Amino acid sequence: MRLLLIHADRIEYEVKGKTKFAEEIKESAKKGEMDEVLTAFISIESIDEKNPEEVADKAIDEIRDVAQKVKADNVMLYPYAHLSDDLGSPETSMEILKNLELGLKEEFNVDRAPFGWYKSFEISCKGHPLSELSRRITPSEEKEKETTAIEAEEKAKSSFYILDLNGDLHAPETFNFSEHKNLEKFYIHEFSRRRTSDKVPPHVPLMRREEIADYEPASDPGNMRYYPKGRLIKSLLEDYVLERCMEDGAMEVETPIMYDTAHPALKEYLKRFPARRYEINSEKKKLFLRFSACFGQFLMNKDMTISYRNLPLKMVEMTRYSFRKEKRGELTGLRRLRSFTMPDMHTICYDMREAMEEFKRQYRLSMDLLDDIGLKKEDYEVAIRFTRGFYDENKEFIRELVETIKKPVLIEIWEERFFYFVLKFEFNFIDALDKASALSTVQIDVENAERYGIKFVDKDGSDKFPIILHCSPSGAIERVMYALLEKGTMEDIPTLPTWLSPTQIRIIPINEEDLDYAEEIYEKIKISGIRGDIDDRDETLGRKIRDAEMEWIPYIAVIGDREKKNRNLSVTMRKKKEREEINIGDLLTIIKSETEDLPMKRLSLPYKLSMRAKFV
RNA sequence: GCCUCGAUGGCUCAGUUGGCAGAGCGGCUGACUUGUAAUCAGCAGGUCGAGGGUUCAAAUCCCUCUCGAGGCUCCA
Repeated sequence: MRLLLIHADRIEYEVKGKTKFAEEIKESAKKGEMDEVLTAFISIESIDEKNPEEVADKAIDEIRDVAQKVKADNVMLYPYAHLSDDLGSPETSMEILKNLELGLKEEFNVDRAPFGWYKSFEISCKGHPLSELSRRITPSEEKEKETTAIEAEEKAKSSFYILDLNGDLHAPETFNFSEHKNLEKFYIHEFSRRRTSDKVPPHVPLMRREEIADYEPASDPGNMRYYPKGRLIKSLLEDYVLERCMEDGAMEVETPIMYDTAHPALKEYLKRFPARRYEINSEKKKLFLRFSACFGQFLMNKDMTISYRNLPLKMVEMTRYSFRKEKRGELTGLRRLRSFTMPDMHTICYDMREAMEEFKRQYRLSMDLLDDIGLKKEDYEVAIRFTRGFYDENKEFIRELVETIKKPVLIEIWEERFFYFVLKFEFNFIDALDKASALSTVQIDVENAERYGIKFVDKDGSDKFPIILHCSPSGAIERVMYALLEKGTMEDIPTLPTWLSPTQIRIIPINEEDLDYAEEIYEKIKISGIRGDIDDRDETLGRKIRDAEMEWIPYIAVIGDREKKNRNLSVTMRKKKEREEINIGDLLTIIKSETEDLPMKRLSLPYKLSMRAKFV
């Protein structure tokens, strides 16, 4: 509905003739006039047909609101088709107009000009700032779409338990959390889903100060910019996670980031994230941006010829990006974004038995991979969620998962399956403000093979539907960065794993004359593929050390006359919290052993600090 | 979407009762040549988010709008 609101000293009208939609009116309604009046010119549009009652209610609120502000006691409702080029049906329009009249009658003197007549009118607008306003009112868009997923979730009755190392299931209320503080925080986070904290998460100022990532005001909220250091860390993580998946047998693929909303196979799946899509209106199609690589890979799988001999069959994509239009207030720093980079791996399995084997394997893979990234099992809590039916048949299997992580886990049991999976786990990071967010996750999907028509040929030549695993072994890469930064803020001496440190060795010459030696050392570092840089700025030693410490640089090498003479370095080892006299060869060996088998990339900034511009 | 808070130099922020727009950091220039977490001095830098109103006078009070942050909810 389009509204044009005019606060007028006076309006008067007179009907001149019928259109073919004209409503029946009494002789007395053929003329009308009002003084000190808020006149609402109204066009009802086709989109309003979706929910005429809601539109009428909203319009009543709007008109009432304005009328109160301008202190008008009289309201003239004036049907006026010329505000829109996409009009609703006359029937709906009449219905809405009558509702408006009824709804406003209690508080105002209301007159309604007849619908469907040619009319002449005269109006004198007051001309103050609020005297002319236009408004557009539309029915809330996602009303229908949302229902399925949300109703399903509400219907899904679930109960929480703690499963300990002995395989005993405890009610959380009676479980002794004293040795498992983080698990308790996680449970509270999951169960109560309610905490208030008006603090900015510590990683937010940190990501800016360290020139890692930042908000980009010119984009949509939740779309970040990454500075060279941030891009380097992110890129290393992306490479690493992808490499581990491929090592585990996954084939890397690439799929489109946008899809047609009208595609039949996608329709149902879209309900998973109701009202959370970024939409793009192309000429004829209504496209949406992917929120994972599921569609892309499933559509590819559907067209493949897959034999039982090819199973388990894995595909992976580092989705840069996946998009979810989260509500504005849900977005926070790097924890929750609207565009994010997520590794998405799918495994096509012969049957449930094979799916469970793979599930276990990917559970271990996720643990192992987070460990290399610098997130130890003390840093996250495990949730395993499944249906009652699955548990009754697979108690031992669940117990093994607990044994693998060697600590109690949170269990959620659903009375019935309400979505596409029967079993999932997540590793949840607990941050400095006691908030939990999911990192790694694997789900066993029993529904999508059939929905997408993904089949394999079995030994006997018959087509079968496989079971499909969804796996994000690290979770979103940005979220991994958030976890690393948050973890740092909880420690006395925060560190990043050496392989992820933007600068691995900082060389600090004491005097200008030491620059030659600094360059010589730098060359050796560079040749060995390690990231080193030189603080050649005209600053005091104390200042240079401080800046290096604030950057969490794992090895800070000071060189002066002494070191030059002894051909060695005075190195502050951040992790060991001590200083050592060491020669460059030995230092490189130490760093190599720490970064073995992990991705290496060159320095992302000029190696001389005097050459570096400031980003923040 | 709802609630709360905010927007002043590149960054972080101060600005009293409405009365000449400030500081620290960063930048630039110069001095200093330093031994393990901030050397000193000088200079430059502002349409106080936008529009309107009140007033002799608005960063400050009022209205509208825009943008941002946190929370609720949700998730990778």
